[in-house]
Amino acid sequence: MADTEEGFGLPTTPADSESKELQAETKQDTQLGATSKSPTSPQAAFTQQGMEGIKVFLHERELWLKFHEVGTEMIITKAGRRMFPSYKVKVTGLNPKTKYILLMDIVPADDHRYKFADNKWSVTGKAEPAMPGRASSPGRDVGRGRRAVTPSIPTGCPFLLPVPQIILNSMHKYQPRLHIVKADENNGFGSKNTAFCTHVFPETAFIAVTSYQNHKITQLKIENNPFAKGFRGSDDMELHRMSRMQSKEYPVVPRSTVRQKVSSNHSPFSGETRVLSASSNLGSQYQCENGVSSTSQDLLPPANPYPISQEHSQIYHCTKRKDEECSTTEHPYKKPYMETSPAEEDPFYRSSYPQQQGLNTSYRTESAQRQACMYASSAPPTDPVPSLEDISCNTWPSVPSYSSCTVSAMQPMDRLPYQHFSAHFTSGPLMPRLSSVANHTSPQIGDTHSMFQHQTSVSHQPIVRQCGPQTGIQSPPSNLQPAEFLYSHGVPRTLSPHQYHSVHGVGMVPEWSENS
DNA sequence: TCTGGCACTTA
DNA sequence: GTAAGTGCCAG
Repeated sequence: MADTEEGFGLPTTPADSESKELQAETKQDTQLGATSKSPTSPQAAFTQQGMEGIKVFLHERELWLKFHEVGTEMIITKAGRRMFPSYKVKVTGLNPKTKYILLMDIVPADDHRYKFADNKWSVTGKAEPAMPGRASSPGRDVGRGRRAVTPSIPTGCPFLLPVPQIILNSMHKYQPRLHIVKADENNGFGSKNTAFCTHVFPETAFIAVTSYQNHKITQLKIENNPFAKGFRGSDDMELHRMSRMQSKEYPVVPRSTVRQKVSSNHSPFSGETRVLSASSNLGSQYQCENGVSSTSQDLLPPANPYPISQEHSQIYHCTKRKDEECSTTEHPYKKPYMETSPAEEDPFYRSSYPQQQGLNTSYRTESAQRQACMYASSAPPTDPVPSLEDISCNTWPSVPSYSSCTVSAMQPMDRLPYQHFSAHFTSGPLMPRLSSVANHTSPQIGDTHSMFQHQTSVSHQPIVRQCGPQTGIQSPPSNLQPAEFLYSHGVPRTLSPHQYHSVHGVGMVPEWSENS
């Protein structure tokens, strides 16, 4: 779904893109919610990689915040369900001469299973093991307790393959992430010193559910999702529902007869308390390679609807210039990540992420490892290419939902470029679980912006797609390569990495909206 | 909890 | 008119 907002207008030429962009950013930051301002790394190598100026903005952040404040829930079904709000980001600061791969994934936010009782979410036990590293076709692999969300297909993307899905567990919390991997000719993907950064928007975290638990979320969905328009205007159903929930305190009112709007303020749920809101660590946090992180309370909702503060601080492992130090106007202060990790400061965080303190070094849990594999994309069962189960994903580093921008020492790919690239991440101590992502190698960037919308819920994203000019790109550069679709493990061998304009989704099929 | 049919909507 | 995306709700 192409984004047509003027705010996403892009410079037409790389030469003046920077200056124009900077001006534009000033106007857009508030609207979009600047979340990442990649600093220039003190590491010369990284600076050479050209990742220092990358910024990522979450589109419709205000809406996300509304949901987040209440406690975002995403419906998951067998057939798959779109996410709402949609995950839409704008990336700026890309080097016009460099090709990038944008990936998106959804990872477990913690190791807990939740329940919704007494109008609040609370931990009810340990999370169930995630699916092994395998993607599924719609309706497949969605066994007991596991459902999927079907990623939406990019507008204009001639995606003829079954929509892949990411399998998620109901009543579990997840965190979408965005990864930007540099993949140009001089530094092909999978090669040594591959630069990448990961961006996490804490406000996009959600709990997967089979039916909405919090009526406030239902109302927000109805009010904001056009497809739910039919439920707007009258809260008869709400009354009906309330009457049921309140033991006939209200009469059961037929939907067709009730037209009186019920103010949310009068909702019996309006007075709900938010557990641990006071101790919530909702600050968006940057994590930089240079050991600097920043936290901004103002970036996030005032209260944490979830029982524990595992709202991952917005952590960015980015290499930035010292003078920027990962800071943005929305991240007024920063602190050394290693010195004051959320896990160390916040007991709830610690309880939520008991094993996250060893960031970048090891998996939190075995379950986390499985989940990492889970998010690694794999081809549909019928696809001849090997699945991730064949990959030593267990050796992947433990990378919670924080973002990272770094030059990771990745081993050159022995096999096909981009194929099984997740396996190569095993050697990169800082490489997140990139497999379950939608990636997108930017075309020859005449544009320094890249916008991608991810609309989906949960599902394995088994397909690596290459969305060319007709894949939802509004004003495709004339020099774009033709669109091609790639299996995550079956990349056409005739293509070199830098020829791609691909969407590798292991988790979601983002809708690309790339302005140029 | 979860499912499938339903009414309603957008595209 | 059709296909597909919504939440509702009885079971």
